[in-house]
Amino acid sequence: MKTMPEKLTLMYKKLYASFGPQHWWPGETPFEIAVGAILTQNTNWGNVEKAIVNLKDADVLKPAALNDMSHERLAALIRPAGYFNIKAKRLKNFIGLLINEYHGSMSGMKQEDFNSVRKSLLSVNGIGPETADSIILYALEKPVFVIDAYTKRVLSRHNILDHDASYEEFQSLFQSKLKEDISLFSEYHALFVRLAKENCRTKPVCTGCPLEGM
DNA sequence: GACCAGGCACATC
DNA sequence: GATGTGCATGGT
Repeated sequence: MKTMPEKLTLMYKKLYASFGPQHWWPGETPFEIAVGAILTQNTNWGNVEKAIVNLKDADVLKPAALNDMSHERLAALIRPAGYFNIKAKRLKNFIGLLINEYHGSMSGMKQEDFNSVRKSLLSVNGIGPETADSIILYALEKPVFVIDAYTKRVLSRHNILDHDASYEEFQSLFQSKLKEDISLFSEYHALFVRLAKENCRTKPVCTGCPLEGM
């Protein structure tokens, strides 16, 4: 019988052996990563990319430009990402925090300690635990394990945790059983997403799954 | 045409 | 605290 750290490490090794490094997050700057994290809420990444291209083409993928923009124009630009009205508000809320508390720069946010950044991100309407942790891990490069629907599905199917367990329960499982390591946390989460896109979408048990037999 | 996609807030019980 | 619902586009 394997211990939990062994199990989680083996799972990571199997995914990494099958898919290789994912080099996440797909974004060029910390600010772009944060914008992408908000836009991808319950949304296919391909649609998010279209929205980000629109922002880049309009030369407005920067805090001040988005802050000055009307709701209507921003919503129109991010339209392909879906939920465009609510996401336009969420982007504005995030940028409000960035400007008011961190001098409008992601590097200002990065200098803050982990606990206070997470707390202030979570205080923003429209930023929940997954979005906050994605920003903290991939844009601010601080070690936190990101939990998403895929992570919950894989772990519950492998009877490691109940699907209805809380975000914090899933997160503390990884964070207590694995070495605190930014590249490990980054790759592991990305590999769960890759696995889901690859073959574990609807079937309870996937044939040819890298995790088969675990 | 149905179903899904890297959530979150809010109403109601 | 648990459960249900609105938000919306684009690909399969």
